[in-house]
Amino acid sequence: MTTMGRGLHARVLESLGPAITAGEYPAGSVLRTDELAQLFEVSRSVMREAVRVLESMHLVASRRRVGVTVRPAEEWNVYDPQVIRWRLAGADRPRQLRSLTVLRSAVEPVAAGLAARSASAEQCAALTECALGMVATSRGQQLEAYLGHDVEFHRIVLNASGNEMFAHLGDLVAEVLAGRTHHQVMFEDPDPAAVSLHVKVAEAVRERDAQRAEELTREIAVGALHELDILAP
Amino acid sequence: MTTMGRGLHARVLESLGPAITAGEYPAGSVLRTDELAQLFEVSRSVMREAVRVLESMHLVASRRRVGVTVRPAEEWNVYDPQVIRWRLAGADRPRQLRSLTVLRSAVEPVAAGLAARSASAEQCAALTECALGMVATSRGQQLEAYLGHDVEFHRIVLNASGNEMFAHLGDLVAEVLAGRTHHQVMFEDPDPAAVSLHVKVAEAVRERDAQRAEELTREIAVGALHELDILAP
DNA sequence: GTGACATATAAGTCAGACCATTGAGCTCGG
DNA sequence: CCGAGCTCAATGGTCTGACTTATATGTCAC
Repeated sequence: MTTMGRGLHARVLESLGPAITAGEYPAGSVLRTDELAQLFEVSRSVMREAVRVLESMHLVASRRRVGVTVRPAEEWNVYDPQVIRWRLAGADRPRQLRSLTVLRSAVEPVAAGLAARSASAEQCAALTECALGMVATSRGQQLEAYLGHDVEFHRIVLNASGNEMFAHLGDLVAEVLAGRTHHQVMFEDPDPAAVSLHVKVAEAVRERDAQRAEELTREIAVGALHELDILAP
Repeated sequence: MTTMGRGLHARVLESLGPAITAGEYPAGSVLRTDELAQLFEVSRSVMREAVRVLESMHLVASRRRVGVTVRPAEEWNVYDPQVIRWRLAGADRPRQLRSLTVLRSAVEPVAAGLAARSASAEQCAALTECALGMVATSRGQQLEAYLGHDVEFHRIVLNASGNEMFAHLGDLVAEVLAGRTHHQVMFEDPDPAAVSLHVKVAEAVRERDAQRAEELTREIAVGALHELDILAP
């Protein structure tokens, strides 16, 4: 895990980042570098480095004679993996999961279509293997194993799309799926229909049927939206 | 334009960032903080802050006894606005524009569908106004004015979707559209069909026809993909 | 009230010292 | 000859204190 023993500034960030994204310091709040340094018991240099990172995430803005002001949430770099992790760990986790799921529902079908065109033989094989793994673990309280295959499945699709921007959403999807398994109501085994859809997507990609891969993935996405009570587009 | 007189560390970043994203320092290259500080004629503290920011973008990794090593491009935070700007300014701008356009083609139709459900009256009005502005400036070498309306149109759609992740892609879309107008072959007036589609999208959103708004926007996206010779999904 | 000026404040910058980690090379016993 | 373990040097990490710069705010003359 990210124990973050690596560097004082990282430890400060692991405290300050979540505090800000959680709204503990409301937008417009003014922090002073010196006070923060004392609060976290680190030198000014270390605190400055931490503030610089927060600034690069657009979480705060540093101005002379004023201090370090917290920026409104609309300006945050919400695609920064670290920011996403902090927000998922915070209070508005449900809200965040909804946003990310909607994003998934838009991106993954298109990614699957592209994957059907440009996936390598290895990727096709890996995809099929994952789908089979999902089938094998879809019954009998093997939620963790199932989750592993599920995450890997979607990661392969995104990578196989050949689009860099899509590929980078792999971690994001992993977080969403993990969140659903761990925090959502998922005491029972996964929906058999969803499992079946994954198998069919793997088939479609293997057979280079872009149209079908896209539509099947869209069905998976619709299912995910419904799980969160989001109206399907 | 971006004079970036705000802080020495920012000026260093404006040199180092583009250099790294342009591949001037290949993946695995080892830089040393002290050398960089001398090279840029700044103190070690300033250089450290710059390196911290690059590290938070996953452009480099800093390790003791080794130095600051450049990470492979696959690990960069490609959604960071600053990284996107640096890459768009660099040599692989065409490649970057393709990636971003594919992302647009996935996201914007879904965003339009959501906008049709949840756009406010003001947003509907602004959207219609933008569409009319596009019509008015679609003939007679008014490319810049047309671009302005186009950018605003798509920004409103993304904002009106009510999804935070979509809304944050506004700047990205603006960059893509600007890139198309300025760097692409676009000597002639915009495609009348595209203009018409925008007007229809505004109509569909105003009439709360999510299905139609999504499909029309998908047509716009297909057009954008064709302009870059990308196979439509 | 309005503009010019003074002042206080907090970030920005720098230089130098010392600490901590760790990769690489060396020693030595097997 | 080889590997385990040690030494050592190189590099980032941290701290301190002094100085600089920008600027919000208050003050005063008009």
